[in-house]
Amino acid sequence: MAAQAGVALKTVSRVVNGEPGVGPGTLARVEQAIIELGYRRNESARQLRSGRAGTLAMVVRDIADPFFAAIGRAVEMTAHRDGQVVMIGSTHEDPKREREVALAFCARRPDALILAPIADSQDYLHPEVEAGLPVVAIDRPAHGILADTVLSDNVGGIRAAVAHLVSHGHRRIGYLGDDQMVYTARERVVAYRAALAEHGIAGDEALVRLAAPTPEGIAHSLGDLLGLGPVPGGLAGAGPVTALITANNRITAEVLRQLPNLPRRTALIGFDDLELADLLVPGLTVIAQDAEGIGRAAMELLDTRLTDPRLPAREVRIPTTLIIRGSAE
Amino acid sequence: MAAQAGVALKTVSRVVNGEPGVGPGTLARVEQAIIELGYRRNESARQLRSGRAGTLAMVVRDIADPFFAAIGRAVEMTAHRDGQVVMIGSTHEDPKREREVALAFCARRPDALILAPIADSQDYLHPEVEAGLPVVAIDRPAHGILADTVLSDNVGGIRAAVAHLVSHGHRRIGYLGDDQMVYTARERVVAYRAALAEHGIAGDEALVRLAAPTPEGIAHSLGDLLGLGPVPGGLAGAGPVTALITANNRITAEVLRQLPNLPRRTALIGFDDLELADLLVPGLTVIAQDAEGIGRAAMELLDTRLTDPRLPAREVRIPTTLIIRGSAE
DNA sequence: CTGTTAGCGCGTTCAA
DNA sequence: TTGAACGCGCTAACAG
Repeated sequence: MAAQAGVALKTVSRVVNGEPGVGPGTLARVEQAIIELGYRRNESARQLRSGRAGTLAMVVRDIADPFFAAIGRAVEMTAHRDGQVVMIGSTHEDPKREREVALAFCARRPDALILAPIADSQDYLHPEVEAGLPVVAIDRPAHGILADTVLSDNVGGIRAAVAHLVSHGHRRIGYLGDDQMVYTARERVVAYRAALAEHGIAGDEALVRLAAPTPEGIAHSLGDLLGLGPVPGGLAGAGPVTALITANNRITAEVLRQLPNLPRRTALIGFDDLELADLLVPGLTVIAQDAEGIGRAAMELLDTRLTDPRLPAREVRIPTTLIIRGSAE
Repeated sequence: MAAQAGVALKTVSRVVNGEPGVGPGTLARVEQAIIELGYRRNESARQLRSGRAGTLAMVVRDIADPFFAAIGRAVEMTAHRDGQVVMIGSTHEDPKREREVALAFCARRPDALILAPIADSQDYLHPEVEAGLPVVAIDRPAHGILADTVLSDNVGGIRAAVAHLVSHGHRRIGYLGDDQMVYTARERVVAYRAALAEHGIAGDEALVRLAAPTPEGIAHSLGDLLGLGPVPGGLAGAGPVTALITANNRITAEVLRQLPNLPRRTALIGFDDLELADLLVPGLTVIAQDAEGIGRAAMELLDTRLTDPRLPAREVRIPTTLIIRGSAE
């Protein structure tokens, strides 16, 4: 310890923390010693003693997914401004891994946890929440614990997409959605059905495909909806769809890869923006989520909860934007 | 403390760590108490005592940049396997911020630091390195400290790109590079000149533009190189380029946005792969970096250094891949 | 203005 | 098989 350099322990602490009450002579001596010994305060020890961590934990599906990477970026920006650092980890859609990663983070006693839930329940976090850990769920709600929630306005996004297609004369609008285990997938397909009804279009479940996006599955669905290949029934009378909504970026990307091989030009709107989407011909019209807004909203919820830890669970919806680029005319 | 539930302090420690030497009766009682009280071991306190952190720090230009996000993903996968968590932060190309973020991480005493340098020197890390912190520089070398380094094979990538263009008959190959302050930008343009020479093509510096990528700057450069607009001199005699190499993804994206507005079809190869690059028409031929390989190599360097901390500084080059999609015929 | 004492939650050492 | 004491590096609460 730098106390070797003249003075006593606590004085070093004072200098390091910029506390008042240190004589100019001692201050200079201590600073000198700090430089010479390359002293750096140990934040872990400080945390152990003082209680505050200066650390935020964030668990998402995949830190390389552009959506979550953008949320992480916004969170890190705010955290850095407040002098906090961010621990981040991926679940890779594995409930067991969500639990492992979240608990590994909690063992470091972060100030808060931001979590994109994938497991059915987050009750494994009960002791932590009970002990005062603020949790914010993003993208999907958490279950089994008290947590604030930040979600995209899935309903508004789908409504805008359907309205746009209808205004361009489309009435047979197909829908490729994800596995209904996924919360957002459920919200979105419900919104699709409701939006059709709003425009007086009778829903035709033969136009709706809901499954985890595999290339084969999507090829099959596209063949059906566009009226190619062997039609298993249902579409024969009404004819193929003229427009398609793809309910997340994985589905959209796969459809884009397969569409050029298909004869008919079909209108397309994807949920989630994609890099270079404006450079496709025609440009891809998308429902864009506001990742930065989600990240910032999460930080704001944490901020207010810091002020009053006994707040009830709150839910924030972040607006989506329909970006019109031409693929849905 | 769970010692309330029958036994004494140390026994709890033994149970939590799975150490032998606990009677079955006490073990059951302690486990019961652990569940009831929701006890979780405090990893920070453990670290303070034992020295090992179980934490990795990673500082990159931007965690939302697909290249660094993919590296982070690979790092996090390996770290999780080894029971470590990852702190991550962005420099946003600000040397001051690099220093702030890196030192904030170091204050938490991580087991290692992975850093994409942006400042001219990392000598601010001298005390940490002296104290035994292993540092791995990625994307660019570090300066002023001992650090292992993982770099992409920029030279090989550019050579392959030039060879591909030459084999398709191109001899007037333009080059849009980044600001020469950037290490990779310097390596790449040198490789471009060398590759041309290998093919017996006299370099023409009028075909080379090196500047931070702004839309205006790139529009200006494109106008020059493609023989449009007012030619300030130099190109008049030799005519426009027939092919273009764009030296990073930001330049590539901006060129792609502007190219459709230009009359001539120009061959194009970009450094860095882009999402949806295969869906453009024609598909974009790129020099792809192996982000996952970079992340894994960094972790391997750390692993070996853990075994022998007194290793000299090592440098690893990760191969790049020319992905041919049609834009460079 | 400066120093002393105590203890954050844990693991290590040694004794019971 | 179990426990008491000590210290990791730091800060809070008091002295001097």
